Amino acid sequence: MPTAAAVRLSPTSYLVLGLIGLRGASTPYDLKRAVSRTVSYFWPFPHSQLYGEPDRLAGMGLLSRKDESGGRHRKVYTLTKEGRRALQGWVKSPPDEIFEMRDIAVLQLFFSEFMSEDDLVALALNQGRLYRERLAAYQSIASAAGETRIKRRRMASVHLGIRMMNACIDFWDEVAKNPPEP
Amino acid sequence: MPTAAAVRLSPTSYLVLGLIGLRGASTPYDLKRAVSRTVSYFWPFPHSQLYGEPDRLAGMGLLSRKDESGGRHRKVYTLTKEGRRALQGWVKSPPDEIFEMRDIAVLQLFFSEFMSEDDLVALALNQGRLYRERLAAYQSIASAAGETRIKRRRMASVHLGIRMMNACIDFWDEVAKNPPEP
DNA sequence: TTCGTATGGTACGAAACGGACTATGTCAAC
DNA sequence: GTTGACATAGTCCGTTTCGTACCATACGAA
Repeated sequence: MPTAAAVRLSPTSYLVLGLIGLRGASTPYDLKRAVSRTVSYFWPFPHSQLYGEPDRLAGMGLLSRKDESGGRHRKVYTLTKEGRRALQGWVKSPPDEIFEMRDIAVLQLFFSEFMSEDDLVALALNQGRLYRERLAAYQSIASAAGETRIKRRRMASVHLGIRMMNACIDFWDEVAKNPPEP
Repeated sequence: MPTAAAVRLSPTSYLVLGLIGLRGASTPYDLKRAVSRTVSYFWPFPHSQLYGEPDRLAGMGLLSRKDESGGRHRKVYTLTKEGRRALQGWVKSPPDEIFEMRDIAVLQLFFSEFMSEDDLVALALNQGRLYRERLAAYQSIASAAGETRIKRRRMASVHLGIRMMNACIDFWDEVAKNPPEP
């Protein structure tokens, strides 16, 4: 059996380990739904990877797999002791980089010398709307969490999301209100 | 000659058109340096693409190419009339999505139930440091721009960067000061 | 003439993407 | 108990991106 150290794990690998760690025994489909509600906001990737990746991790001894006996015979994965150790090792090593972002609207803003002021205002207003929608979504997650007993640490990321949305709303509102001259 | 409309252009394609539009005639290497100083902050991608992409765009008639006669015989690209039109069409269509981000530290925060409080504080302090460094870089760009006569629109994105850095600094400082219980 | 270094460019296997497509179970109605 | 509709669950595969190690060229200094 290849050891965990022999192969470089990607962030997505740790994401899978982490989610299974938090949720307990999970099928790929469980992960797919959990991802779309949670981590996809700060680590997006295609769901098709959630079908291959667990088997790779199982091959490395980080997950154990057993198949459901009835129904769809889905594959159910659980963290092994080594898997938990790998996960704990990873969370203890702070990354030496900040987030990476891709923002088409800012790209257009950077090239806004090729558009009219009206177009720039339209862009800004539209971004404002989109960020407000997302902010509302985050706020409803946060307030729903207040009622149920969701773990505080797991919720912390939502508060970062809220701050970021507010920063973006302020910025784009300012652009709309007072568009920079070319 | 295939028309521009026949092929779907990626954001990276528009980025190349846009940079050449702003800078005028450019070689791939010029673009590589310009990218690393500017747009890579909000649209990162490997520099190797800057060698293939211009030829693709030239094939579509959006760029014109001529080779330097002496020295390295580098390829020099200029925006054609069609290229400028494609760029202008693109900047006028506001995206219907907000930025996409990938943040390893937030991933670790989300899984922070697997770490001690000390480790969480260490993570937060480290992020705070990194964000402050980046903030300083953005501020020096902004203040350098105040002196030289850099276009206001081109600079606007830096101010968003500054707001984002501040939001992140505030968040991580708060985590460090008052780490959430598990 | 060579050497060192910054400049400039290439190549290519490995991952990631993404979205269309297929299959499976469940439950309600007949 | 058979049908059909719908939500669930999973697969497939061609296309793009990635990333980074490596190669090549110019040019000034010694």
